[in-house]
Amino acid sequence: MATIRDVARKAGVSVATVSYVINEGTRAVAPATRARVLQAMEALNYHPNASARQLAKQRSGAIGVVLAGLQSTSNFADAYFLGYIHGISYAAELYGHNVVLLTNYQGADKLTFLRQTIRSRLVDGFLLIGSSIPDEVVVSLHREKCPAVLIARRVPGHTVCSVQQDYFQGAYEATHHLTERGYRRIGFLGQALNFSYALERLQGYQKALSEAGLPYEAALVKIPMQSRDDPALEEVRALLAAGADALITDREIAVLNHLRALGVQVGDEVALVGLDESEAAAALDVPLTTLRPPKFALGRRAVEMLLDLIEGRTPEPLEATLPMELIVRRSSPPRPAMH
Amino acid sequence: MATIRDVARKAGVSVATVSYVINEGTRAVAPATRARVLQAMEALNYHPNASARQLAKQRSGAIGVVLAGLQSTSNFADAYFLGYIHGISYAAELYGHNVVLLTNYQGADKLTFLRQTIRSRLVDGFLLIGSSIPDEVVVSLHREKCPAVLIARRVPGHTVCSVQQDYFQGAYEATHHLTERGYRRIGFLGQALNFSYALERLQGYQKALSEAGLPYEAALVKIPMQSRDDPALEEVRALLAAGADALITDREIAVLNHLRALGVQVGDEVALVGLDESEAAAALDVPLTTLRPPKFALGRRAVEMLLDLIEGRTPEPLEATLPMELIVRRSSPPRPAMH
DNA sequence: TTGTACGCGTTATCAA
DNA sequence: TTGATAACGCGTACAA
Repeated sequence: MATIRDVARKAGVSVATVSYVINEGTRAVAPATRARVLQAMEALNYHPNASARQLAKQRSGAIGVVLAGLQSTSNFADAYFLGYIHGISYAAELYGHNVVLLTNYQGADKLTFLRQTIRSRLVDGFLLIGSSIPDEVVVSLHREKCPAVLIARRVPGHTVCSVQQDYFQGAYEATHHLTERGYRRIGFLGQALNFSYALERLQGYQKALSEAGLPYEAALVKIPMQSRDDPALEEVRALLAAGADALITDREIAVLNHLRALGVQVGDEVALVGLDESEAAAALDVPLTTLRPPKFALGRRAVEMLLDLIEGRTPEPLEATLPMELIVRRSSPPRPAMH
Repeated sequence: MATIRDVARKAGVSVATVSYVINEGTRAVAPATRARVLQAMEALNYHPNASARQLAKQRSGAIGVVLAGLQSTSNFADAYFLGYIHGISYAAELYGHNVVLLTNYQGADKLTFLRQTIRSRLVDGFLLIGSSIPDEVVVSLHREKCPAVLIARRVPGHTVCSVQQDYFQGAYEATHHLTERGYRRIGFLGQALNFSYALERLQGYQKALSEAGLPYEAALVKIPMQSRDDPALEEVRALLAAGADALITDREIAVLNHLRALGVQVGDEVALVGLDESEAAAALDVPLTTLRPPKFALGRRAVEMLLDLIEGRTPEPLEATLPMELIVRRSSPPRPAMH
């Protein structure tokens, strides 16, 4: 394999000059010299050795993507993180970086694993997707000035670089959409408020209600005291009994099934809007109106922030929030004039 | 940052000795020396520089995963390749390699892009998922002895390393499942035979029929002359008219919709088995019996074959085929005794 | 059993 | 504008 020295010899210049030709802009090179060098590179089919460049630069030029369920397999089953990866790989290429997938199936201690990865300069920084890296680990990395950006997550009490969808705006849009379409009794099935996004959603819902001049009715809101997976059938039944003509929930599939089990025609009798776009939402026999998280944009933004950190700049803002988009489908038609 | 020299100095040995301690097994090191070295590494919080290792080894220790729609976005929308990635990342970690995502959104010439990537030693070899890299490019790489393994694909007329699901066995299992459950008139909706898998599926179907003592009836088989996306409603209607009590197809969602449009109760009146597991198959209101491609296993096997190639071994066999698994769901119940 | 020296590309320095 | 050189950090063939 041809080396930079071979090229230099062939072009009759020094290795430095060849290097400055390769790395345009570092030092001016006379056009004639430059042409000779390029020609020599071509003739020798020369390609700079990536490892040598990384070594000399003290940079790997790579971004490490740490997948949520580091050692579990579950995250590969549902593809929630694919959209992020798309944005990440797109932006990484745009800015001349590579993307390395970091897994830890072996289950090594997470902090040790990440520290080792960054210290060995395998990657220049991390993108942490999802929630499987404990807060303490994130905080430790942050303290050690390890470049890292959290995706779809924050660490309460610490200002760690992160990108996140706008839960407040999303719930607001969803609710607003329903009030605009004539719904008056909008039920809300939320999560326990120990996660910040649960509260933000509730507040978005409240704001849209009050803007529409609708009262906030406790009977129309179901929020569990403790985190749970899906809402219970009973909760849905109670909302219907309270006269709900529409439901908003982040567990749209489960609620849809509950509604079916209760014999309710979704869309015709009761509108349903999902806050947490499940991939299947569009393919169901009643396509669901849902929020779409801006995953591509989040991934892209996360890369930009990470590159800022890597280059020693401070991203602005440190915690980025991007708006969600409401995808209107058949589960929330304009409300018939009377019921 | 501590270097290998610092460690050597601290431990009172040469850098070579430190290196041989790090790379266990390369050369024997006296236990006492070894202990001193390890202690020095610990004390200095030393981590070998990945780039320097790669450079010295003339190996990147990384596998490049070339995603199908290199510059399109579509592949990120449907997650068909995620299962492969899972198997790939699992096996890569197992064998001490990294996974680099290779995209080419910018749309550089594919062959140039791949050649450059391999020659720069950014990765030691490629895994090519899906079909967006043209056959000629694959053949060129193969001729240039570039380590590469095709996933879910072959190049007709050339023996390029590849892994693939067993379409024949899959269609056989699917058909056999139906004959065993008492179905006698099994309709087959296939693809144009210019793709090898289309023929293999048809043959699997035929074998299962003949094993069950059922005749092959042309009226029960719909194969278009030219490739098309989804089967037409008319094709489904014709199969029903021919008395089909079950349907087998690789476009299960489309056929399901057609059956619905024709007012047929899937499962109760006509069984439906899919050959090309769509992610949604399980979530539908009539969960579909489908084949599950062994994506994890294929990804893993592909890595093993690629590492063989990288190490100069010859994978055996060069074209690997892994069995599919039939997931029985509600769309193919045991057939009622009479119709 | 251990040490020495070389190779890779970038970049800073000094000289021409 | 260009050249010469050294350092960066590791693995490993070869010498001792």
